[in-house]
Amino acid sequence: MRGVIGEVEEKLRSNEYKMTPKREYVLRVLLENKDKHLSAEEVYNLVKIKAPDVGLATVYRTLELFSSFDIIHSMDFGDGRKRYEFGVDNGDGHRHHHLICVQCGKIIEMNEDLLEDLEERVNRTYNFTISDHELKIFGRCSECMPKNKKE
Amino acid sequence: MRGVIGEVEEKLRSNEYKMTPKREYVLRVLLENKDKHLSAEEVYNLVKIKAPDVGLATVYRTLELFSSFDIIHSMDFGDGRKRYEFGVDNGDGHRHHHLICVQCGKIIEMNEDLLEDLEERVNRTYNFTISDHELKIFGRCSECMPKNKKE
DNA sequence: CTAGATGCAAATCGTTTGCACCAAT
DNA sequence: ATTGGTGCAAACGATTTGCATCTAG
Repeated sequence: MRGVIGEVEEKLRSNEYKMTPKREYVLRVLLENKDKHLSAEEVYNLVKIKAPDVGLATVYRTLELFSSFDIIHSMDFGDGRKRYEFGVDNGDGHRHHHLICVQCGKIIEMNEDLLEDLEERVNRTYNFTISDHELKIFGRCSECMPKNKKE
Repeated sequence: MRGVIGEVEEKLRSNEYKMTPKREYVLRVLLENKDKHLSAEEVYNLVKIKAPDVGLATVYRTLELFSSFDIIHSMDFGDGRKRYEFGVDNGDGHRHHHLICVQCGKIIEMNEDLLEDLEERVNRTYNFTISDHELKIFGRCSECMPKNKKE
């Protein structure tokens, strides 16, 4: 994990940006919560535990900075605020799909890529060069949809 | 097209809501712009041409009302505002996928459903009961991606 | 020293809400 | 009359920005 921070630092440095302590805290929070999808305010609150003097604006600016370098990825699940995740760009586009439970709000991440043939088809049919995609699937998770309950 | 308005009126009426002139203008604007994805403010501006005394709040309230009856569908393309389209719910979930050109901002609509087998798989693998899904594909449209230009 | 980084508060922007008034049953 | 519909302005919540200060190279 330490390596990741170094990589990010290098990425910033090579573009005249600094890896400051505050920025490192933001990054750590994102790294330690890879599975979650934190909002700016949630990141802010977690960073404040370690750096109580941090400002919300700094968190926003840092998230924006990281986003612009594709270090993290922002998304929205329709709740009016952006959410961030440490983004694994594997080179040929982002591959994170989310199952969003409309009942309990849980978000399940599906990391497998299931859209390859679809991309092919879109490319050909619409002459559209895909760089990324985002798939949100709404429904009910297993806990919210008991076997014996229909809807 | 006149029939659609009647249908909507009926849908509202059967739930104790009225199809008022203002609401009809909002609906008409959406109908006349099926291919576009208008924001609340854009709808407002178009409605104002016919009904200059309309208020923005009414437009928001009407859009919310129509959404709650699945007459229209709201979505967001990451530009910080909700966008609305006259929604064709074919009964087994919504099927609108969008190709979003990251260069010119054009939004191409794909109405075919390409995700049926994916849904099957998700249902089985994650025990997740799908009610809807939303797929956004980012990239460059044919006009913004000349054959001889690589990226 | 100089430019970027930061905190704070004010500003912004899309959207929502409270309230008084209007319209239709 | 009663209930829902509407305009206006104020309220809101997430995000951004202006500015003075701080800090690292």
